[in-house]
Amino acid sequence: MPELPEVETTLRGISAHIKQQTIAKAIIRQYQLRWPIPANIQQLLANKSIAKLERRGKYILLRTNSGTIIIHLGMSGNLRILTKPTPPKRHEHLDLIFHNNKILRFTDPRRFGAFLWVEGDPYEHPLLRNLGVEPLTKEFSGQYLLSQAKGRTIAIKTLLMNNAIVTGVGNIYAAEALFASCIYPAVPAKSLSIERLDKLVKCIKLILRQAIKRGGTTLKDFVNSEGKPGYFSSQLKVYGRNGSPCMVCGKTLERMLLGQRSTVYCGSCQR
DNA sequence: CAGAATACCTGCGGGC
DNA sequence: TGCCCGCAGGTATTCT
Repeated sequence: MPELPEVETTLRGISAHIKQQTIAKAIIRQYQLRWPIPANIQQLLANKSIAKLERRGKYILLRTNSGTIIIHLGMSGNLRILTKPTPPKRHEHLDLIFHNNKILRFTDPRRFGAFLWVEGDPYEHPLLRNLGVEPLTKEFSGQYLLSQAKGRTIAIKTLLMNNAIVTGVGNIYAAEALFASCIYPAVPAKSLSIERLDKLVKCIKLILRQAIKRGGTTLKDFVNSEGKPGYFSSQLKVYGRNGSPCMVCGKTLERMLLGQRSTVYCGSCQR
């Protein structure tokens, strides 16, 4: 999916168009996403005003004064702003039409995404309650990772992709950060020293920030709020490059499966 | 409890 | 051209 940089790009893109704006109408063409969109969502959302937009991990929160829309882009989702009515194409499941005539359109071919409504504190929602730290905060440190890795034999890459530990790091950025920090992706989490975890954390933060700067990574589906792709793809050093030469040492990059996820790495640079 | 496997859904590229 | 297989940015749920 959209990982953290793509979600952040989306949030920044839609924010100016719908902040403080009031929903005139919600049109739902497909209710069956990861979880069903609430059947009465039209009534729930009519005349609600978006007070604040937030990101938590890979979730986007649209806060109104009486409840919050929780959006997840799943594996293939995107949110775009349309400035005039446009006939929906296949997989364009939902429109929020605002009084300023802007339209927020949710598209998601694989339907792994979510569009939910919650009253009360959204951070207490079951999907958000147990999320780990935000990777771009100082809470996310080598020391923190060390404490989470203690006693765990799980591969470091799988640990990084566990959203209960740190949110927003998915398959692309986990692979890239492990390459940048010269860590073998399958190494048991508990075996890494604080020095190596410090390095890993620095690399994760750097890569996520660079990816946000470039508007995220587009492999296939991801487009920003204007329908344009992200430009971080050209910076990828291992993801999707199995069989190609390592950009550092020239050795052929290899692939393995970790937690059922494809993982590309350099057997020479990453130990 | 940790860790592994499974499930959800559609689309695409490769092999035959 | 068409069918079948494997694979794809996520993650909750079920199993061992």
